[in-house]
Amino acid sequence: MGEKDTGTEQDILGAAEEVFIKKGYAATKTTEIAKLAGINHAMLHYYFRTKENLFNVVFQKKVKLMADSFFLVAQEKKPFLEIVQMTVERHFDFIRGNSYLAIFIINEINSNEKNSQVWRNIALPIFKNVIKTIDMMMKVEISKGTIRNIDAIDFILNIISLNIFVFAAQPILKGLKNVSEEEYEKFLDNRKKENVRLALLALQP
Amino acid sequence: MGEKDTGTEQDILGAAEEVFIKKGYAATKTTEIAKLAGINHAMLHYYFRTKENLFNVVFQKKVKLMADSFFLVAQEKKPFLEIVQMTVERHFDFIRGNSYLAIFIINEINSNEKNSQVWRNIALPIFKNVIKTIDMMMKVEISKGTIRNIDAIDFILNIISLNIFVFAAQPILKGLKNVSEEEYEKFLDNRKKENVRLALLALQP
DNA sequence: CATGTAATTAACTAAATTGTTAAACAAAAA
DNA sequence: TTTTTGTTTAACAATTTAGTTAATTACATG
Repeated sequence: MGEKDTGTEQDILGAAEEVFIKKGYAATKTTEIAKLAGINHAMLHYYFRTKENLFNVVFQKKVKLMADSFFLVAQEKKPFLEIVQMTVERHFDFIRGNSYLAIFIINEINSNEKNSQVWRNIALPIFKNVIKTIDMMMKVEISKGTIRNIDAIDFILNIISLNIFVFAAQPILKGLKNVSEEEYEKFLDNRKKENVRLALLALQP
Repeated sequence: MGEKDTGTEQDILGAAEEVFIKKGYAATKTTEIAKLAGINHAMLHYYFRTKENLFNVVFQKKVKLMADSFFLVAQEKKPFLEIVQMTVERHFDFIRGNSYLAIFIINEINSNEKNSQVWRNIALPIFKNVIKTIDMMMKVEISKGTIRNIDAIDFILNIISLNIFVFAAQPILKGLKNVSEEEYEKFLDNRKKENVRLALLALQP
């Protein structure tokens, strides 16, 4: 044990992540990964045996990353509405920094039952836990009358929907707004505020 | 002129829509389309010459459908907030009836610049027009003080985000809720109401 | 019915793509 | 140094897939 990953293995993985996430499984050619990693393409098979194998390594890693990205905050001892704000903002920032990730995962889950299974095994437990935590916090607030009686899943779904879609539809939006990179970033900043606002509004009694 | 489409041509198109939308361009094999259409696969090339050609026909048709799905309502002479409600509901119903469509289009746009171009040519003009109409109506309401000063694009983006994501993430949600088909449909009905509510809330002064 | 045109089929080609293998090479252990 | 083990390479094999073609059938028109 303790075998540290070789340089080449990491190179392959890094390149695979990049190409798979950008193009999806079907459109990705192993030769392209090899080329990007700067290695002979036999090496790819030497380390990972098959394309599917390599994909699974990448996919599982990314599913975990995605699942963890949500609601790490829930622990902190702050007022609930402040926690909500922080959570939305952090999630938004994460998606912003990984703008291809969400659509990649959603797409692979939609187009392959095996990937759905991977999601269920890795992400679902994490998510269920998150929902449980949020749900408990919400129940307290509801009983205090500070927020309205809304289902935790619906609440979380609002946030994820609003945060992810801006980036999933990025090419569309850029075509629509047709502004400079700088101004587009400002639009995103504003979008983050909007999403926080809406998430909080949705809780109003 | 006036050549009505032959039966086979329609069969191919129908099958192509089904497979392309479900699997995306790269994962689709022309042989599968031919098989589903119940024809010799040479016919596919006879009528459409290339896979790309066939895809473009499908894609353009669907992009137009998607673009038109939004805000056909804007004409009617009703109070603004009622128009908003109807619009959100109709859009939700459309997405519900075409649940693979949105993610298909988003994905193809993200993974191919040519498809981005198609979107720009077909959907953008329609969308810009819709935004203009909404924007005008909103400006009137804003001056009356009935809604807050919010950008039309942001407002529309809220609606589309909320409506589309539930269906894009359908396999995830079904795994999460893990209820009967019937109960899941009820969840969606409730979701529609929630989205209307949120869209209206976002407008509150 | 004859003749020309369009639709259909089966067999084929060319290229791409995943995966294998045997041999060369490098590095560490004996 | 020799041996052993793991890494890398180039060449190859097998399969899949888009696209073609030439021959056949169906169909309409004179």
